[in-house]
Amino acid sequence: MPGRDGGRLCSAVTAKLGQRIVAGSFAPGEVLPTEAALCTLFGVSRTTLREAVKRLQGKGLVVARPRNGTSVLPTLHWNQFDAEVLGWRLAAGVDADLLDQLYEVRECFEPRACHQAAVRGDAAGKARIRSWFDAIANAQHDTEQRIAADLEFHLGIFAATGNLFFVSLGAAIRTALHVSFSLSQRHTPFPHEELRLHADVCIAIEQGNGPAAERNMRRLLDASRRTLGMTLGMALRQPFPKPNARGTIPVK
Amino acid sequence: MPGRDGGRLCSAVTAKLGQRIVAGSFAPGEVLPTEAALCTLFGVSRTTLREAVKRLQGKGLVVARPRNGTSVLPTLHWNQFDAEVLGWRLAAGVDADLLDQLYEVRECFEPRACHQAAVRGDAAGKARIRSWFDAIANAQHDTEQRIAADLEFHLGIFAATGNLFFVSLGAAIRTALHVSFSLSQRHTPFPHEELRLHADVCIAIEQGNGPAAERNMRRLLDASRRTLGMTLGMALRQPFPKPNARGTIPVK
DNA sequence: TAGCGGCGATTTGTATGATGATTGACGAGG
DNA sequence: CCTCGTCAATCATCATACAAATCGCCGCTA
Repeated sequence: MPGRDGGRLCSAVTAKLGQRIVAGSFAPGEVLPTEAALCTLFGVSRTTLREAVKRLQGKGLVVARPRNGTSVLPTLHWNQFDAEVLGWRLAAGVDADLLDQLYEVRECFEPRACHQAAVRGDAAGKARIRSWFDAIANAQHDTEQRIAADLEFHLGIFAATGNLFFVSLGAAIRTALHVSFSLSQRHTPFPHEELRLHADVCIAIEQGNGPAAERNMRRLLDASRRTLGMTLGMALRQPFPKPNARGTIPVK
Repeated sequence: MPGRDGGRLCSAVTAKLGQRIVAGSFAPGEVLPTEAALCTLFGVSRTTLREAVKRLQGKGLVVARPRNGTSVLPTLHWNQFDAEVLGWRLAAGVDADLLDQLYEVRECFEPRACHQAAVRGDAAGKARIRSWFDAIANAQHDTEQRIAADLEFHLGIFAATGNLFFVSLGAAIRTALHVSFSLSQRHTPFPHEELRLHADVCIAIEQGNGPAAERNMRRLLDASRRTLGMTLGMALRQPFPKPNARGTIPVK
C-alpha cells in the first residue's frame, strides 16, 4: 500500500478535522467554524483546508452551503464503511457498542465469505489463506506478528471470494480488526484452542466444503467475541442464534 | 437529503471523472492526464479540479504523487460501499456480475438486519416499516411509487436495527436497489405473491419474531433474485444453499 | 401594525498566478 | 557497469481576487 495520503498537509488537516468531528468536538447537528477560522486554527491556506473539507464531504461527514456554512451531518449520513472514518471512530475511543456492531457485521459477512471462498475460490487464493494460517501457527510466541498474520488470514478469505464488496469491507474494517485482535488475542485463555478453530476454517476452505467453512468461521467468531467480552469485562450482546442450530450443536 | 453535493461545478467534475474511471476510460493501473490537461478537458480551474480529485482520493479511486502524476488505483482499493462509486459503476452499465455480487451482499445483511429489527427494534421503527409496507400495498398500480416505497421499506429495516453500519450499507446500495427494483419489479410475474412475501417480513418483525423475520427475508430475496434473473434473461449464479435446507433444494 | 420586497453582508464557490517540494530520468564520472 | 548529482516535470501549498448564493435587516406599502 503506497502512500495513499497524497498531500501530507492536506491529509493531516483531513485527519485532524475528521477526528474532531467523529469525536464530537463539532456537534453532529450544525456549526463548524468558517473556512477562514479553520484556516487560522490549523495554520493552513484556504486551498488546503477546502481540499480537506471536500474529502470529508465525500465521506458524508459534512455538507457545505454558501452563507449557511459547513455543517456536520448526523451520523446517519456518514459512510461507516470508510476506512478513515472507522479509524477515526476507533481513535476517538474504543467503546463496546462500536465493537459490538462490528461483530454483528462480521457475523453477517465472514461466514458467507468463507462459504464463497471454499466453493468459488481458486487455488492461489486458498494457498494464500493457508500460508497466512501457517504464519499464525509459526508466530505463536510473537503476539504482534501473530495479530498481523491473523488479520491477513481474514482479509485473504475476503479476497478469495472474488467479490469486490467483500474485499472492500475487509479494507474498511482492517484497522478495526487490528484493534479487536490486539484486545482479544493478547490474553487469549486457550491459544491452541483458537489456533485449532483457525485450522478448521482453513481446512474446510481448502477442501471446498462451503457449509463446513461457514460453520467453522461462525464458531471462530463466537469464540473471539466471547474472549473479547471477557477481556473488556463487560457483557456484549449475545451473538445471533445460529440458523442451523436445531437442537443440540454437534460438539465438535 | 439536502443537496449534499456542495459545489455544483466541483461535484459535476467529480462525477465525470469518477464515471470515466469506473467505466475504464482511464485504465486502473496507471496514467491519468496532468492537472493542467484535465483542467482544459473539463473546462474548469485547477482549484475545482483538485478538489474533485481529492474527493476521488478519499474514495480510494486514485492516488497522486509528485512527478509521478495521478494514477488510478486497482479496483481492489476502491471503496465499493461508497454510494457515488457504486452509482457510477451502475451508470457505466448494469452487468449481471455486479448485480450478482450485490445480491450476495444483500443475502448477507438483510436477513440478519430483519432479525435485529424484529428483536431489538423499537415501536417507532417498526411502525415506519409497516407504513412503508402499506405504501407498497396501496401503490400496486403505480410502478414508480411502488418501487420507491419498496426501497424505503428495506432501508427502514436497516434503520430499525440501530446498527449504524447497516444504515450506512443501506445508503450505499440505495441506488443499486432502485435499479434492481426497476429491473425486477416492472415485470413481476406474481405481484400479489411478492406482496405477500413483504407482508410476511413485516409481520414477523412487528411480532418480534427474529428467526421468522430472517427466514422470510431470505425467501423474499430468493424470489427477487429469481425474478431478476428471469428478467435479465441470463443465469445468475444460484443463491447460497440455505443453511437449514438439509436435503434437496426446491427445484424452483 | 402586518405583510412584502429589495438591498446588503456574510460565507462558500471558482478562478488565476506563483512558489516550493518531491521524485523519476538522464547524463557525467568513477 | 555502477554510483551519484543535476535537472525537469508534476503535484502541493499559498495568496489574492471575484462571483454566486443566501439570510436577515430595513424600509415601503396597504
